[in-house]
Amino acid sequence: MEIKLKQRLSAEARQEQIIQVAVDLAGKRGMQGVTTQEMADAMGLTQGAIFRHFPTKDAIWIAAINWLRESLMGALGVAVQGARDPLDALERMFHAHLSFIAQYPAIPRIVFSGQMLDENPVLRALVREILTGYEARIVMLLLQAREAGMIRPDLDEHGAATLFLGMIQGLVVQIKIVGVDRSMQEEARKLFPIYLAGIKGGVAA
Amino acid sequence: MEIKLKQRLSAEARQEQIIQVAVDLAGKRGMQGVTTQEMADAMGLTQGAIFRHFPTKDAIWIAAINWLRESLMGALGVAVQGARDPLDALERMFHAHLSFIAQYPAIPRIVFSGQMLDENPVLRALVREILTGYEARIVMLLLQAREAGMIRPDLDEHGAATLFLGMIQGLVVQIKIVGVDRSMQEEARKLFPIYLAGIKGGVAA
DNA sequence: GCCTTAAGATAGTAATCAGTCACTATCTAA
DNA sequence: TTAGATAGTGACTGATTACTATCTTAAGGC
Repeated sequence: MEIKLKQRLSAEARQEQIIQVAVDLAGKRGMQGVTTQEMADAMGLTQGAIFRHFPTKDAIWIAAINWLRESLMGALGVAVQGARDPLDALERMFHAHLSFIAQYPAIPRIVFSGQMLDENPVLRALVREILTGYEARIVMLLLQAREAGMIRPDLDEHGAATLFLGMIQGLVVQIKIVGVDRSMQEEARKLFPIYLAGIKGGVAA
Repeated sequence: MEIKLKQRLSAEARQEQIIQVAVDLAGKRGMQGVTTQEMADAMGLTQGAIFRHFPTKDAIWIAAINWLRESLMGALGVAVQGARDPLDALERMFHAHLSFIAQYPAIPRIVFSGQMLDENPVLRALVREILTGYEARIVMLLLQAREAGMIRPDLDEHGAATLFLGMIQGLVVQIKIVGVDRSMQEEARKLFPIYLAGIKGGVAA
């Protein structure tokens, strides 16, 4: 976060800055723990000024989640480009997602933020939309891989997609809570082959 | 939660009740969202009375997490008894854990409660202890399975343990957020074979 | 160099929260 | 029956919160 001294910004620029600050702080403390005062402090602004740009705090989170969704989907789209085959695409998505989380830890914190998602149906719908969209993407790649004969034909693709997402979540928990010694990228490289073997099953590598 | 009319409890009994209520409410709203007022209401008590039995709110969470840890470990211990082999034990643990989460949803909510774990080092240490203990248990089973020649010898057991925990987390997210149509148990039965294939690798089933 | 406009400051409000404290009601044991 | 112990009450405090008036001042077009 850079410090701007007495610089008055346009409404549009300030809105974007607020979203960035919200994403940044949510990555450190989770949505629940971030106050508008903290956001204002991070920008060298008074707390009341925030509400000139957003009607409510929840509106900030909605904007922040939308920003994250678009950024993540963009990153995944770029990662998949130039993939040799569906399974290679899957692996690229996996690593791209982990890189994104390393850069924006707000993502897992929002997915697991419990109460807020329970109470605000708009936020809940947004997060669900991201997850279902992501799952559909994985299922599509798995179906392509099946057609290409790269994975076993009896594979439950929805289960395999859940396992894919779980693999990412498991890694996040290992890093965030257990504080594993190996880096996330390093750990990830050990995990993916196990997953691959799982979905390939009897098919020769 | 049952309603007790004007029944005065011993300090010990009331403490246990507070822990139960805390676990119950944390499963519904997450640790962060539960207030001492809500706890008191659930027991037909005034809010101030809580603090005759616990010095601080965090002390309640510490007691609640300890209770959950012992209960979970007990359930896992029972589940593993009578397992035919290490991999069977792993599968029993998997299903027992999911059953436990279905009964006490507080567990995943606490693991992912972000801010509180960041700010309270005692809580954080407790949760980490649970996770590392659990991971050690899985690694042990995997090593036994390797010795028995049931899984591929080059398997990274720590990665496989992370994937095991991620499988559970992925299922929880699917149910809680996406609200998958299939039941968790049903979904679980589709997931585990994929995991098994992943760790068996080239070894014949 | 004004003058309008909109970003921001200042100083609130009402609600909610954990934790305190003096007191009261109830239980138990002699 | 009574006296001591203690679970529970009720009213409170101080801190924090999202959000809102009203005033101030900087920026940009003319």
